[in-house]
Amino acid sequence: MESSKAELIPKAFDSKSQEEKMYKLWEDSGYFKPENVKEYLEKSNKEIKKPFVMTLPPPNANGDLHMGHTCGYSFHDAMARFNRMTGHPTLLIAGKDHAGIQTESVYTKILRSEGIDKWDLGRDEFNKRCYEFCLNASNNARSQEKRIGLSTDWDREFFTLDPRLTSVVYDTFFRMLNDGLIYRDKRIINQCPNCRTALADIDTYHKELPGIFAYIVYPFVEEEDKKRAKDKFGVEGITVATTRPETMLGDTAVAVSPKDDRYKEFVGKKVLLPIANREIPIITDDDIDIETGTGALKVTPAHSPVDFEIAKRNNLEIINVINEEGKMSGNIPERFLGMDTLECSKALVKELDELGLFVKLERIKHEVAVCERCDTPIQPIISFQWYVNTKPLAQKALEALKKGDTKVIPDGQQKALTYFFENIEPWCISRQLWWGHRIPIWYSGSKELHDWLADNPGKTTQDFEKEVGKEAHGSGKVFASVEKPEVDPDWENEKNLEFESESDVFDTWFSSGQWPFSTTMSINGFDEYYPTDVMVHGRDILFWWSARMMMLSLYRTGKTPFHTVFLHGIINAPDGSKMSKSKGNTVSPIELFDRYGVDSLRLWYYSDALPGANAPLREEKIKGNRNFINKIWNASRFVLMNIDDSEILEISKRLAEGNIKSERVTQSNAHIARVKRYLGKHQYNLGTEDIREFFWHEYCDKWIEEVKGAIKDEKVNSEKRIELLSELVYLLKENLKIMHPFIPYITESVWQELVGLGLADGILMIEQI
RNA sequence: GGGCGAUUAGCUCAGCUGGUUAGAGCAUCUCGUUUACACCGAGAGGGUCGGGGGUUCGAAUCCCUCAUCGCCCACCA
Repeated sequence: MESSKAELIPKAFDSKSQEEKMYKLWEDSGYFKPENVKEYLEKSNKEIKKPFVMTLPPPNANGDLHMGHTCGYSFHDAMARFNRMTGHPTLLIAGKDHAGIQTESVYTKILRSEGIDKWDLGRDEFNKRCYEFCLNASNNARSQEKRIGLSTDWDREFFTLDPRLTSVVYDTFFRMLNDGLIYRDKRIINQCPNCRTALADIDTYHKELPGIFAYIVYPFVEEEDKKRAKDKFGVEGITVATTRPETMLGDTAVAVSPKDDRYKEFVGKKVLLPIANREIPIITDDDIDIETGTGALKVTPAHSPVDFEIAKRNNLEIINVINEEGKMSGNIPERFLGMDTLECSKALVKELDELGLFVKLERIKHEVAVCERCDTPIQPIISFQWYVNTKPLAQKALEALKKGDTKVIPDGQQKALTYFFENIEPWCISRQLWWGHRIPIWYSGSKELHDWLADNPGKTTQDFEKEVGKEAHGSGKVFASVEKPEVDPDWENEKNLEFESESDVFDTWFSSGQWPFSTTMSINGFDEYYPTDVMVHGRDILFWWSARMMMLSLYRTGKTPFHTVFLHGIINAPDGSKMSKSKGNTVSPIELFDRYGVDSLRLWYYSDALPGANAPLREEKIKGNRNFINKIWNASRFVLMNIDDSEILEISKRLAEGNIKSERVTQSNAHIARVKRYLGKHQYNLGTEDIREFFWHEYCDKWIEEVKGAIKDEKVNSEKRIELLSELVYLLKENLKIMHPFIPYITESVWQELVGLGLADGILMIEQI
């Protein structure tokens, strides 16, 4: 073999340095922008198809990417690159999420480590600093997104609290309010007494804790009832069982099952709630289980979700006895005021025992909802919240699914989504946090006044002043606007008019649910880029996110935001269990990148993290993929090494003529067409299997070996050598193209080696297949 | 309690609308180090496709049923 420039190519593929070089090449080329792709297609006389657009799930601004993020991005990028290479000006819009409670909690801790208390700082200052913190911290996540090869237009990246997005989000809110789709209503929320905030269900988890089950007698009011009860139950009242005795101070009924014969004769009678000394009725409710406890449930509407529902059905009074800090409060005997709930529970048990109304105490273990951040048991308390009436929105979404305007992969999840829309509940969109989009609402007078009036229908501001003992500085009406309103037509005394701003922020999903249109509305070309094409994320957030995006987008734009929802599999720990920080079994994708190269991990995602699957991490497989990547490198290197420098001109001439035909070319074309079909149908696993099988076992093991034998004794520049080597290079180039959407780094690296030798031009990323 | 899914080689999984000896990767075993790659090559072993019924000329593939597992939602006085 003659000496050749190609012999200088290193023996093994050095993934890390190539990744850096290739990403820079792509970014500098400008082809992450659809406008430039369009221009390229125009100039090279290629067909320009409609734009391909995806908005990407924004990761936390302040964190590292985990295996799930990089999994999703691998699929995003494969889709993007495939579409870019098939005539679609392609736009990926990335973002960073402000992530509500998570960031607030992280940043609060950082402040504390600097000796700063967030309450001292105040809301505005906290938010200002936290915003800065997020912008700085996003660099980390962004560099990791770049590492995986994500071909995103970084000039169009968004932070979810970007003012441009905020104005779209607010606008949606105003429209919905106008259309009567948003309203204020009372409900039970999860209060964390430690974090002093309300938590969404998703921010809590259930933990088995030791607890008590206390049996307490509520004596009847009428002597006659007492006597009958004494005969029947041995006590002069009805016995209830509870895990939380302290809540009895807020009881407003005792409920039994309508099918429960034991209590039938007492339904409608009254008992005297001990200690609080309030008369409360015995009622029936279908939700009561005869078997549990005594079959008689003490109903505390303000501090139990089930009881709250019962109260609503039966028009019961709702009495708050626990405040936001988990302390006893409200209209209760003074000696209990300010007590901790546990303390109060013990005090009550003691007093009840002295009154002879305490039957027994069982020690039990039970599941308690606790705060995900601090493990404090949550306190259900009642409060006013902002709601979206989701029913009509879900109806539209259902129609879109039915018509096929949006399709979910895998199929089974589409059924689940349909079921979700059919049984949708009102959506609570207010959160008691600082960090997020503040709800653009102003209360004339005060929030307290507004809620008091809502709570007391028919009463007036004068009644409020009299009964609450505070001055009213407005009508109590609500004004929707970003800026503080100037006047209230319903309030004559302009001088003492005051407005209180809503302190709550939106549920993160209310703003991220507008992601596909809030982002595309904030860049030039909304009409061109919306609706987007595919939404990719893990199936764990299907209801939280895609469902909301469908509803809000249909409402706001009249169009479904994407035609396909692609749900990739969930990456688990090697033993099949869920990865979680608390279990300490997480694996960093960045480490795997370093060890095996990005392409190797991408391939693993395509073959294992299929829609509908759970994929336990298999490092051996990633290693196997690394071997394949290296195989591509070496096969390419071998082909190039076999070409003498003096032959390059002739070979490149033949490549340019473009009429290389052979049985191998025919086979290769058939293979490429097949892989294109797989990519078109989102069958990445089959595509992956096919490129591996074909390149390794056909191109390398057979064709290269055949050609090797055939040219062994041929002289440099002989027709046979030129013909066979041209064919080999041609096949290599065609296969690099079809493999590029899956494994961009190795393929572009080889392509650039070809460019260096004069056997190819430009950038593989933009080649058309 | 409601919903969705899974059960195929030692492991992780493919197998489209039912049709030739059921596939891949990794692992295992044998052989091979002549200048692309040992992150290699040639070859081999390994599965009564969870159990039981049914439809069919024919079923891993469709239907019923049982068992086991997973995920999501709701709830737990």
